[in-house]
Amino acid sequence: MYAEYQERGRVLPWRETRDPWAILVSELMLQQTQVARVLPKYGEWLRRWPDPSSMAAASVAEVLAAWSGLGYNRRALALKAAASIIETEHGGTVPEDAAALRALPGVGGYTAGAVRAFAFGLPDVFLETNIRAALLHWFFPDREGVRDRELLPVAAAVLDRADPRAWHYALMDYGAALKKLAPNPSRRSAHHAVQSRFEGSLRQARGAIVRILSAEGPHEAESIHERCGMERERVANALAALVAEGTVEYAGSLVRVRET
DNA sequence: ATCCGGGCGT
DNA sequence: ACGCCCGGAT
Repeated sequence: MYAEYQERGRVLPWRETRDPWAILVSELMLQQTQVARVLPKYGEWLRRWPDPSSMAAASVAEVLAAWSGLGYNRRALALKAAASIIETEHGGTVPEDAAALRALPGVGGYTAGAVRAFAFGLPDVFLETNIRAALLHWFFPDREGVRDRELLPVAAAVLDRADPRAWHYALMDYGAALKKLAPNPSRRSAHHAVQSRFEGSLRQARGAIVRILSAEGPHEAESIHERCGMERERVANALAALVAEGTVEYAGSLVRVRET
C-alpha cells in the first residue's frame, strides 16, 4: 500500500503542512464534505484567518459567508467557537491532548485522532468513511452491519506506529480508490445512514436563510420567504429553529445573523 | 432521483 | 441507538 501511496497518493494542501490549526481547519471542512468541494475554500480560509486568534476575532456573519457552499454551516460556528477556546484556555495553541481536543466544539473522535496523527505524528486509532472502506474490504469482505467497535481493534492492529501520518493518508487513499471500483464498502458499516430528501426540506430552507443573511445583512422577517423563493411556512419553521439554536436573532422586525 | 460525508442532541 | 444538520455531482 505504501508503494502505491508513494507513486500516486493524493497530493492535498492540508497534507503539505503540520500546522495544527491548518489541519484542524481542514478536518472540520472535510466532515461530511468531499475533498473536491473543500479544495477551493481551504486556502482562502487560511489566508484570511491564519491562526486561532484571527478566527476568534472574526464576526459570525463573515465566517458564515466564507463557509457558504460547504454545507452544514454549524461547523463554521464550531470552528470559530473552538478558536476562542484555544485562545482563552490553551494560550492560542491547538492542544495536543486528546481530551482537550475532544472538548472543542465540532471535534469528535475522528477529528481529534486526525489532528493528533497529522499534526503531531501520534499513533492514534480513528475511523472515517475511507478507513472503514479499506478495513471492511480487507477484513470483513462478507459481512454486513459491521460496528465500529469491531473495526477499531483491527485498525489498531494494522496501524504503522512508526509513521501514523503516512499510514493514515495511504489508508484513506486506498479506501477512496476502492469506492471508484465497486459499491462503497463503507455502506456495510452499521453506522452508515441514508439521509432524508434535501429538496423541500427544512435544512434547505435553513441553508438559504443563512446564506442570504450572511451575504446581504439583516432582512425584514416578513420578506425572507420571498427572498428565499420558498413557502412561507417552511421558511418560518426553519427561521424558528435557527433562532432557537442562536444562529440568527431578531432585531425588532429585522432578522440577522447572531452578532456575538 | 440518488449518492456522499462526522458530530451532537435527544 | 436514532434523527438531524447542507450542497454539489452524477
